[in-house]
Amino acid sequence: MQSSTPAGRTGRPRSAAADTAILAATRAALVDLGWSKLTLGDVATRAGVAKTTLYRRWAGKNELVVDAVAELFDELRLPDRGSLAADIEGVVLQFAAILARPEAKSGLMAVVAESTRDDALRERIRTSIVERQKRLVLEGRARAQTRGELPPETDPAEAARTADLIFDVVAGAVVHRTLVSAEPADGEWVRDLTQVLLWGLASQPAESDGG
Amino acid sequence: MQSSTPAGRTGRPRSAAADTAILAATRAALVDLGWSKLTLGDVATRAGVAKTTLYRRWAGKNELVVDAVAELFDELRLPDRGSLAADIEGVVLQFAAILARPEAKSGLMAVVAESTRDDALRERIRTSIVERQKRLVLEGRARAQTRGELPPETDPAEAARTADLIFDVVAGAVVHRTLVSAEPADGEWVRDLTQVLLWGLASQPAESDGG
DNA sequence: GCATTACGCTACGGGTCGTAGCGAAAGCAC
DNA sequence: GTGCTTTCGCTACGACCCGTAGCGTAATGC
Repeated sequence: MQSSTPAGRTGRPRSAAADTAILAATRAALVDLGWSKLTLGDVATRAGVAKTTLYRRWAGKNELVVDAVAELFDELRLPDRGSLAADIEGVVLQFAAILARPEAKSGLMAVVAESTRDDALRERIRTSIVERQKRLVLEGRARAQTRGELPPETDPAEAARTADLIFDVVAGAVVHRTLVSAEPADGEWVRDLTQVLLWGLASQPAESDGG
Repeated sequence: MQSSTPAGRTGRPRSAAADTAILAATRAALVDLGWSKLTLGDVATRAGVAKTTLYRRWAGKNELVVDAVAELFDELRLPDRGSLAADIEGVVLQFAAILARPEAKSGLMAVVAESTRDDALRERIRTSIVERQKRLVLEGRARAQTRGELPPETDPAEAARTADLIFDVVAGAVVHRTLVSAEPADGEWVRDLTQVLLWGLASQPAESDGG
């Protein structure tokens, strides 16, 4: 979020209900209008607040949509399904379900596009959206190591590199499938993706044998 | 493109130079301003044409940027490097190099985001950008089959599904790495990605052993 | 009550949109 | 050359959205 009433503060506190209403109104506007036709005046009207109130809390459309979309990913969990394969399939299906929602589709890629020219925005996206997803990768690996499905890490740097790779592959594949190919990331597809991933990870860390 | 002087046509022909200038100006504006601050009036000025001329050829910002970005992918080739691994690494590095350019970064994801609410736009993106990339996957597989690196296809439907999966994984991973993680898809990363892919593809088509 | 901060509302200059209308330019048919 | 057709550059226009300033009011802590 952006402003949680600074504890030891005098004066009228900010309405927490307003934040909730604004973010919900933003998602509703994304569904109805999409990114480009979404206007802050319209969001304010939908939320039942004055336009000035909205501007006092968010710097602009980009920041507002990031926060509105970020809430969608709060529900992401890594349930223990007993095996690494099942864990991966479970979390990927959750991720796919979120991305299938129109407010996520139209909002997420738009702010990512804008973030290529705005470092502060990219950092905001990273901390409030991307980092939460990435954590699931690390948790999943740790759990698999506990189960004995994956060997313990030897080189920390190389382990981090692998985690980054896996994250980009999984998240990127689901996003591309959903938004570019415009086809559902359903159970069958996720099963295929998981299999490619697990087999691919079974390969030793390369390091040599170059082309 | 959008309009190539319809052969048997009377009247003053459209200036082909104007098309070129407009698309180049669009890319330049993407670099300088990004997607959201790009205005058609500014593009027209940069291209040295009247704003009305631009509107006579493109319906709006979305279509214009799609065409401008699509030209960036014209240079994508699949050079024969002798092995499937080398071929993959080569084409992925090309793809990464294009995505590293600021006009591609800011333009591509923006139109993809818009395409989630505009079927005609998605179709335009598909035919002029995505399909060209996908063809490389099919060519690469065919070449590997000729070399004997991959077995010939048995089930055509399953072969198509695998190609779609590979395409989403590769393109999605590179896009995610470049735009979301905001780190370069350099030689080392591409080597790791390729190894995961090749090992993953070595797995039999599943169908059983389900979670 | 008093200071302080948030809120709703109105109004504003500035910018972009997409289009209409006009005269001039560049082709083709004859 | 004379017409016909289409494109081009230019200007002007109403409509919309932006982001902010100003003001009076509401809600909290002291």
